[in-house]
Amino acid sequence: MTDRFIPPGFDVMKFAAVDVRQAASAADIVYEALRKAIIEGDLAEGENLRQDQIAQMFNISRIPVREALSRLEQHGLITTQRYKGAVVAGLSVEEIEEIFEFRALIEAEVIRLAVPNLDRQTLEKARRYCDAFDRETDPHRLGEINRNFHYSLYEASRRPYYLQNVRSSLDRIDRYLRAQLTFTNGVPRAGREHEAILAACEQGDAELASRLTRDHILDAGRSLMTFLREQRG
Amino acid sequence: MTDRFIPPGFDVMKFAAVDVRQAASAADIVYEALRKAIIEGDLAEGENLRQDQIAQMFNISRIPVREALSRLEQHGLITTQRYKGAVVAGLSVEEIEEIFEFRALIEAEVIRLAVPNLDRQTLEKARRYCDAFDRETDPHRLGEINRNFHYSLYEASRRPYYLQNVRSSLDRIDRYLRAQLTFTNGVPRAGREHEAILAACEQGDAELASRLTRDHILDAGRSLMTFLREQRG
DNA sequence: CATAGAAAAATTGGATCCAATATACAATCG
DNA sequence: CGATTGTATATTGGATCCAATTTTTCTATG
Repeated sequence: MTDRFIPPGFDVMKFAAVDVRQAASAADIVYEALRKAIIEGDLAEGENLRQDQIAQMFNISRIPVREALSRLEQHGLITTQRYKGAVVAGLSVEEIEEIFEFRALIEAEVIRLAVPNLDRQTLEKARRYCDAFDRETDPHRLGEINRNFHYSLYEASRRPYYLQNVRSSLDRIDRYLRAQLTFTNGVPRAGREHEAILAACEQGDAELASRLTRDHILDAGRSLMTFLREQRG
Repeated sequence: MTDRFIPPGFDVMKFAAVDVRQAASAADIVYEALRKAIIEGDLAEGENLRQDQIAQMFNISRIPVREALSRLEQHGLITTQRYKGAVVAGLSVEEIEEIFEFRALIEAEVIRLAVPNLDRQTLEKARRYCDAFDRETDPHRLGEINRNFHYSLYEASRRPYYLQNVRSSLDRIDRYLRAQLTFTNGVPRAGREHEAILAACEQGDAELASRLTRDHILDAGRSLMTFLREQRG
């Protein structure tokens, strides 16, 4: 493998560490890179994604780029029109509200299923993420730590299909959450809510953890709505 | 458009009716055809999907076939291994159980959200599907009518993201449901449960409709489990 | 100068060809 | 005779080229 797959700002080694069993295809690499760029908000909504331009960034042909774009479309991160190309998907306020509603439903269920399976090690890991969240200021890392905190608990549910849907729905709205964290200061509140969720988990109270998770997501959704409404006018 | 895109058993017009705004690409057509074949059980789990073979069936090159396969993999309908090819995904009993649990959760919520929006026209349409289900004997058409019955009610929820997830999760297990309907006779029971759900909707009782939908899905899941356990040994 | 229409450029969708890898099978060695 | 290695074949991943379509630019005309 030469350096031809390494565009500026993409950490190949990080990806390789995720899946050592088999080398990633070019399409995999492009997919992961674009997904990351979209959910972190580095690619603004509505931005054109030209196949040729992306191919040149990675020093590959358009074939794997098209495959990556096709996958991104399936996940709702971009929209494409025949012969016109792909743009980063923009979500209406109604669509964002619906996704928060959906997340509240399934993540509340996932945490309920997870609590009985939580062991000390997992709780300690979650505690570290929870503390790190309070100390962090960089919005990208905040988003990452937020994910890790919730996922570390959710994984104990042993429900891979649920988790896949959690990830997919969070992917769609993550950039809006991060934008909000950058401009407003919702971090202290989110931190307190994380603290309460973790406490409920430590006490083995599945119903409480579930209710708090639900409220945590709906709170974040509501404050994002007010932020977006004034931002969009 | 010549007839070169029409393999035996694929209804192009049905697809065209779905999206008249723009002609379907070859990849779209292959994707829909394979999706249909998998969810209806015409392609058995574990079956190899050779790119070249599929391309010849449609008289196209392998490029759009690969795009279709990539999309199918994103939806969990096939699994692929680099340089080894794709096979129709098989689900373990645990995976099937998890998907039924997931469906029960979100479909119960969807029907709860739908009930307040149901109008007479929609209820009449659902009634027709409900009656047609009882009279039908062909398992493929039963599967189709079952979908239509539930969807006709769900659509009133006005939650496109929920509905997308309903469809995606049902896609994964539909072939097992249809196999069960073919071999056992769960139709009368399912018919009675549809009747009860529809009655609750007609009375505007969202909570009851939600509870009945949840039970309907969990019942179907349980009876499928016992069927699969004895079938698989 | 504004605008309709045509030509040119840009862009995507698809076909064909080549490279990389896996599988099947025969030849070889213990 | 069984295991192993080498070779041929099959199959997938990717590059390059061509066709279809859209977008842009240029030009003629009022």
